[in-house]
Amino acid sequence: MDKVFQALSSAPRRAILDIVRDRPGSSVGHVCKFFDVSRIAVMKHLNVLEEAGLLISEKKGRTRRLYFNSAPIQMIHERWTSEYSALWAGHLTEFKRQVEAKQGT
Amino acid sequence: MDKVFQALSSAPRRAILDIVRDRPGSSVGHVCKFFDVSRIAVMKHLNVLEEAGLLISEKKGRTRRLYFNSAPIQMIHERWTSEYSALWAGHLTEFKRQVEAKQGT
DNA sequence: GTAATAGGTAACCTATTGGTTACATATGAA
DNA sequence: TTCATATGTAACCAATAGGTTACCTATTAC
Repeated sequence: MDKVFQALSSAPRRAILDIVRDRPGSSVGHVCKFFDVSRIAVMKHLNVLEEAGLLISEKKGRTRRLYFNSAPIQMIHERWTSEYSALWAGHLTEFKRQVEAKQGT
Repeated sequence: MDKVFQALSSAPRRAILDIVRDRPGSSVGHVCKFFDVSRIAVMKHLNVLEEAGLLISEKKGRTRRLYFNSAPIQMIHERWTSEYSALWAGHLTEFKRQVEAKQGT
């Protein structure tokens, strides 16, 4: 979960997600066209996104095809709307119970 | 938005949000009781959360009272369910249009 | 086979993050 | 007033992030 938030905390990386979602199977070079930084910098972003599970890549010949994977976002979204909408409503969370158990409050 | 994601990308910080939500008006010292790191380290986390707008603090006497602010999370949640659920559905995003305009595609 | 192309790896640099200790400030209590 | 308490600030340090250039590898095209 940390990795997903971390990956999403960068605007260029969120932009990459949009690019790839818009054109599934995008190559590294295609993504690079949208940024002014070096290809290596873009590749590092791609790796961060892939490590977070937000991108999936498939090597086809000499090109790498990129695909957006919504699973981690959906997972967070669900956790979001369960855990945090509970927060908004002021309900107890599992964490709170753990904390209370630890503290003996 | 970057700051909110960045703030949420750390498990201890997410835990702090739960602690403060659970006990609105928590002091810095109270939050510290749940962690093994130094008070200063905790305060740095608190500052990150406050800069992201996820915490609001009010100085009362010599103690700082902390409050959870759900607004940034709600904002992201909305953007989430609009922008990213659109992504899941395969719709165009504003970013895509910008990108196409820039590229002339 | 040779050259151009697409991508990957290594080494390096700077800024940021996340932690520390030491010290300073302000307020509540005795 | 004096002391303990709660928080804040400064200076420092190691690890990570995000960028660079230079070079390597693999595949397609001629």
